[in-house]
Amino acid sequence: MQYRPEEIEPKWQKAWADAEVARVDVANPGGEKFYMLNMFPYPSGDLHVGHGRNYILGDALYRFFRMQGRAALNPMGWDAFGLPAENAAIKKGIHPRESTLRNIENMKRQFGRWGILYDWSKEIASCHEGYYKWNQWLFIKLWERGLAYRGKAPVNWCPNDQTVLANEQVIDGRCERCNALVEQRDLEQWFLKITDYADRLDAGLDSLEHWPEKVKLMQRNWIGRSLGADVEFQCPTLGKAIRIFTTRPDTIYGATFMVLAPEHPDVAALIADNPQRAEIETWIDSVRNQTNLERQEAGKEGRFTGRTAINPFTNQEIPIWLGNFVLMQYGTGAIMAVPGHDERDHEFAKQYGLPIERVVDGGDLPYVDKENGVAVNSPIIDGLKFADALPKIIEEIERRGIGKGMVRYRLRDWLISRQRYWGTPIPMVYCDTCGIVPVAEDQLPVRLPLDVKFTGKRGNPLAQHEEFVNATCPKCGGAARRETDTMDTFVDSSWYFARYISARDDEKIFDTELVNKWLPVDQYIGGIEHAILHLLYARFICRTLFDMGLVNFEEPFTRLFNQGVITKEGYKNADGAWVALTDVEHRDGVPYEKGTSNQLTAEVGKMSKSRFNVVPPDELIARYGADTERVYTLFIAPPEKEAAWSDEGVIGAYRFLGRVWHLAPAVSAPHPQPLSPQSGARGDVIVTRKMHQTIHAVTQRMERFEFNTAISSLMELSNAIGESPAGAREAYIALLQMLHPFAPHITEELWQMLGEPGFILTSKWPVADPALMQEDVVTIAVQVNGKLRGQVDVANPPQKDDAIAAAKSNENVRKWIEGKEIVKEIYVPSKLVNIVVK
RNA sequence: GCGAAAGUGGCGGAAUUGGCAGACGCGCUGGUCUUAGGAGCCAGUGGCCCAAAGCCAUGUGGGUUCGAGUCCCACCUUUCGCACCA
Repeated sequence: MQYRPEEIEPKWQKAWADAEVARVDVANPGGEKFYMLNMFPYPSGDLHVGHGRNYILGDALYRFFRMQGRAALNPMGWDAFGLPAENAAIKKGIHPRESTLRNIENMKRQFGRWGILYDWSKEIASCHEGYYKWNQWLFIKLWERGLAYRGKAPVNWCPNDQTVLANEQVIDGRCERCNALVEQRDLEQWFLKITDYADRLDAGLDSLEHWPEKVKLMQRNWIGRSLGADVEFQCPTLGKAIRIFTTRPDTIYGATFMVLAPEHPDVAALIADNPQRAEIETWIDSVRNQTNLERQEAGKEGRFTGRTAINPFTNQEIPIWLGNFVLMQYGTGAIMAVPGHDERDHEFAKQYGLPIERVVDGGDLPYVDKENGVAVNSPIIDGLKFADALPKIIEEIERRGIGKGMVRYRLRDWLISRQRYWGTPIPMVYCDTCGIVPVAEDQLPVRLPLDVKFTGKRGNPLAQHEEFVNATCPKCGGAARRETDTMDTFVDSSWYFARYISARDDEKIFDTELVNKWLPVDQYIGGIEHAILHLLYARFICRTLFDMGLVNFEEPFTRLFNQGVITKEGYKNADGAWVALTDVEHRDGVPYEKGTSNQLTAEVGKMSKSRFNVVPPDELIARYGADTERVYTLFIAPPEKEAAWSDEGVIGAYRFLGRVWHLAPAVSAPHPQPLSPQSGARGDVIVTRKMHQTIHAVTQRMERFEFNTAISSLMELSNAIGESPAGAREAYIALLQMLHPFAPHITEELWQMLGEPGFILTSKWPVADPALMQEDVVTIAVQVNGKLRGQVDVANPPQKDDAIAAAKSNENVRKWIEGKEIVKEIYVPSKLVNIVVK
């Protein structure tokens, strides 16, 4: 009988759906609680095999845990708001809501074809008012606690998407989504005060034992905690002090000048009487309009203000400069420059001929060996190393009342307003008498109107919607204007994992008791691209929920697993443009643009539509079935690593499943047990032993996410059964059960064909018997002076003396030890004998 | 520049604590079945050598050890993250 996945797969997909096998009663789950989570996907409309890795991996784990009586909850929802749907509306005239809902339907269909089981009774979509209502409610709670504010700040503006972006969404000075160069603009925007939580977010990383070190490190760098001191330098001509931040207050004796950011608030007063004032102001303006990237490319530039400050430790007058390398957003926007011991200050000092003093010994100018360097000729910290000098100098700064020890963070507040339509409306109104007022709770949600025009012209379509904009003030009842900014979609995804537990609750954001029971999420699966965006925001919002008493945990995700991307070659023409695969033909193995002599270059990269290197799952499933894709996707490489898709490689997985399929009638047939010609052992005994060994190995490998080697173990077991199928029914059934997480359809079908009861999915994962794993005979490697010279078979469990005696009697080994003095005999139990001779 | 991870056949990758390097699969070669094969099945497949024996092989060079892909030191390469953060 032929293996026909196209007949088997839809049948079981329907059976699982009809039986609602994935559905979980959150109030009364039964079994051990286990909460699994895939990332909240944006409904882009079409999944490809590159996406498959994330979801197939999650489904395999879900089925494995479930067969072990562990897995319980595996929900899926949609991060449904966002720019792409709105941009499509402008381009194609389809309403974002319509295209989003259609995309969701298609992706659900595709998940189904992969055989992925989600508990759809808990499905959520952020564009649904039943969801975004609570987004708005949460925003108001944050506002009430002083964690949401409207403020003017230099912000990132994407000219292409016509909206502002959070710092986290700017990659190398470009928009994360559309790659346009981001501009700096001073705008009034809504922010969430994530900086209030910087210390807790940093400290909490230590408790995340089961997170990849890489992600923790990225978050640590992004938060950018540094310990140092704020110090005030008096400026007599200004009649006030200027405050600086430094991590090296121990080098303050070497501070020979001061540099302020061009945007520093004291700059105007400092240059008021400067004869070059006009030129300096022009320069400040030009710097102000540059992005950080452009500033860096321009090199170090500065202007002397004409004023001086007093170094409080040397009492020297030091010049105050302005510098393009000093950032207003970090610290106090002013630094003390120590060109003797800071590379950057050194460069600036040399460029402008400023004095350079050396106050620490250790390393070449300007480098300092922080561990071993000692302060010299510095009264308070003379001869001390950095670790001892730092607390001492801070103590002195505090004693003199000119500053204090300070911890500063690189993290800045989270800019969440977007001047776009397709998002959660920020639930605030502007009243001429009462100011900024939140919408009353019983008036939520502030509905996103559907009847707007997508012109693509400047400005948010919501601002043109009079009915939406005109509101009454919740406080005084007078006429007011509604906020037309919508929220960053990362707000939607910062708490969604808790909503699954109360997906249909209209009364509250979620049921605290149930959420405390199920969360934190036991296992989260997603890509590395969320390392400092979603995962940092979610940790922040979780802490605010904790502070509100809504949850009893501060970290939302206990275990995090980052799967690697799947790559494939794409083809570029001479202009560097990607060429569609249908326009590529190979001649003598060289790629050309079809019908032309234009040679193309192949480049391997992440699967994406723009590179034309995606593999659509529908085609693949039609040819080999979803089980083949699932097995291949997990077999290809360790799941955390990047993996290159190979169209030829898929055939291996297909052959394997075909072999498993064709074994079924053979194992069922009753036969006398043949003897294995090699060892004299009975074939069924060998297969049973292999079965127990495989159960042991596969179970362990599943726990460790080593799916590629788990599958190779299953291939070995299948080969062993193929050698001796008679009487191998028990081993075959164990093989099917262990294969089920990877190839759920074919294993359900074979399970049924063998007459086993119920779903294989709900059967119990096999358990290995260690006694039955033991081999009768072990092969021991024999080395002479560490070089392999032979192998001997010894009865299991082997005795040391027997093994060594057998080793010495081996003909080839004898050749190497004959006539030599045996210095040492090393025995590694059941593995190896090493005879050391002279 | 700083930080992290990784370099193993033609390719993807195996190798619990230092103990037979190359499991499993792709590809390739030969065979078999077939009207046919881009299907299936069987065998072989790190290099040198016809083969055995042997020698050489885990980025490079050292070291520790009876024994190193694995540990230590230096270097090279690649990938990723951060990048004037005071």
